[in-house]
Amino acid sequence: MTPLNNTFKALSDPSRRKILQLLRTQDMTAGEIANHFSISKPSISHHLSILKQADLVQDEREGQNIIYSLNTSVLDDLITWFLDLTDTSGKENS
Amino acid sequence: MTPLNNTFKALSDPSRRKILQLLRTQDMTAGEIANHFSISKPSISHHLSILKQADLVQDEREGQNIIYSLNTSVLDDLITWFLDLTDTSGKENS
DNA sequence: TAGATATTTAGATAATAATCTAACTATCTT
DNA sequence: AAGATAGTTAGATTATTATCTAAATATCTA
Repeated sequence: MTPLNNTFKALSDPSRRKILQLLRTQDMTAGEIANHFSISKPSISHHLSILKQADLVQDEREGQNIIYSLNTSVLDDLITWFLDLTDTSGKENS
Repeated sequence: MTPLNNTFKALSDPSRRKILQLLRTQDMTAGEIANHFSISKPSISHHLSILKQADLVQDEREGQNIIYSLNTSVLDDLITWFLDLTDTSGKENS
C-alpha cells in the first residue's frame, strides 16, 4: 500500500477534511474539535486516528488534553502529486 | 453535498488514480485503459463513470470506441484547496 | 441484416468504512 | 485514594463501495 493511498483515503471523508480546516487556523484539543461536530466523540477520535496514521495531523498530550495540530509536510507531497498530474508537458495528443 | 466531495471520493480509489495517471500521458479508449488492469471491464467502466461524475475526465465516442481524456480544470480547484490549507498565514498558535 | 467488437447497465455479493454505546486508560483535583 | 474530566479502545451495526457475471446497447463490417 503506497503511502499516498493512506493520505487520499484520509481525505475522502468530509468530517476529516473539516477537521483539517479547523486545525488550519489553530491547534485544538480533541474535545474542542469534537464540539464542532454532531457525531459522537469516539467517532471523532476514530477520524483523528486515521488522520494521524496518514501523517496529516500530529498530537501531543498536555495534561488531560490531547492537542492536535496540522502537519503540512504530507500536504506538500499531495500538491506535488496534483501538479504532476496537471503538468501536461509529456502529453502526446489533444 | 459539496462538489469537492465528489472529487475527493473519486480520488480515494487507487485504480481511479492510476487511470488519471494513464490519461496524463495520452487519451485512451475504455478498452485500452482496462488493459492496464486485472479487474473486469465493467468494474473499470464503473470507475470511469465515477471519474466522469467528478468531472475529472471527459469522454467522447468515436465509432465503437469511447475515448477518455483528463479534465485538468477540477484538479486546479483541488490544488487551490490544498494550497489554502497549507497557507498558515491565518494561524494563531505554534 | 447478421455477426463481431466495444462498452455500459443491471443486479447480486463481498469487503470497507462510519457510526454508535459501553467500557477502559490517563490525568487532575480535593 | 476517590471522583471528575478528557480521550481512546472494543465490539457491534449499518451504510457505502468495489467487484463480479450476465445481459443490454451501440457501432461497424461483411
